[in-house]
Amino acid sequence: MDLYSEEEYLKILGENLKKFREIKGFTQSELASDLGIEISQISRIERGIINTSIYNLYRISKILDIELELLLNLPHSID
Amino acid sequence: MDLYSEEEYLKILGENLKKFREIKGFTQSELASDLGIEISQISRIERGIINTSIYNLYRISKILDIELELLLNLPHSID
DNA sequence: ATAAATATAGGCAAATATGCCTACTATATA
DNA sequence: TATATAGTAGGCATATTTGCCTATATTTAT
Repeated sequence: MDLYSEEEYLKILGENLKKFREIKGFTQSELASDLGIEISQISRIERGIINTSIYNLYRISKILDIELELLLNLPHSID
Repeated sequence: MDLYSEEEYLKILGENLKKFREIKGFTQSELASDLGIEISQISRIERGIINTSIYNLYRISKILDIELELLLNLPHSID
């Protein structure tokens, strides 16, 4: 079994979030406001700086109206 | 759109983890040791006490050799 | 019933995430 | 140019998670 490093994983997650947020037409500010969290946190998640909690990601998926799996999907398997 | 509260969501997540951990034949201690985290954290996650990070859950899914979605699956939709 | 293994509970310090704030950069548009 | 919008960056205080530890409860097996 092989794993992405935390750094790699958070980078990919952030890129996914940015992609779907833009597809759904949200600014970071709008998403943060709907979630009731800080815009700086959205920025940090998208840049892969922080390892945010599962409940934040669950709520993000609900706000963006996408499956949570889409945020967690990795570009390719490394197993 | 309706959301599970943090309390409800973490409860369900913890129950899912406990179920699949036992199906896969891991004790909390073994899982913690494979992950390199504390057994007390596994206990807290399973009891829904803490809102753990996405990278922890990603690694748990890899150790248990299950899809991450299985841990995040909710028993029914409330949308 | 007893012993062993497993899980729960909680205190405490350290690490990390978050909220709040200001400043800076980049981009688009008038 | 300059004005507005969006995103990045980072400092600092607070909140939460995590690691380490000890103790207790629960389950399983003998």
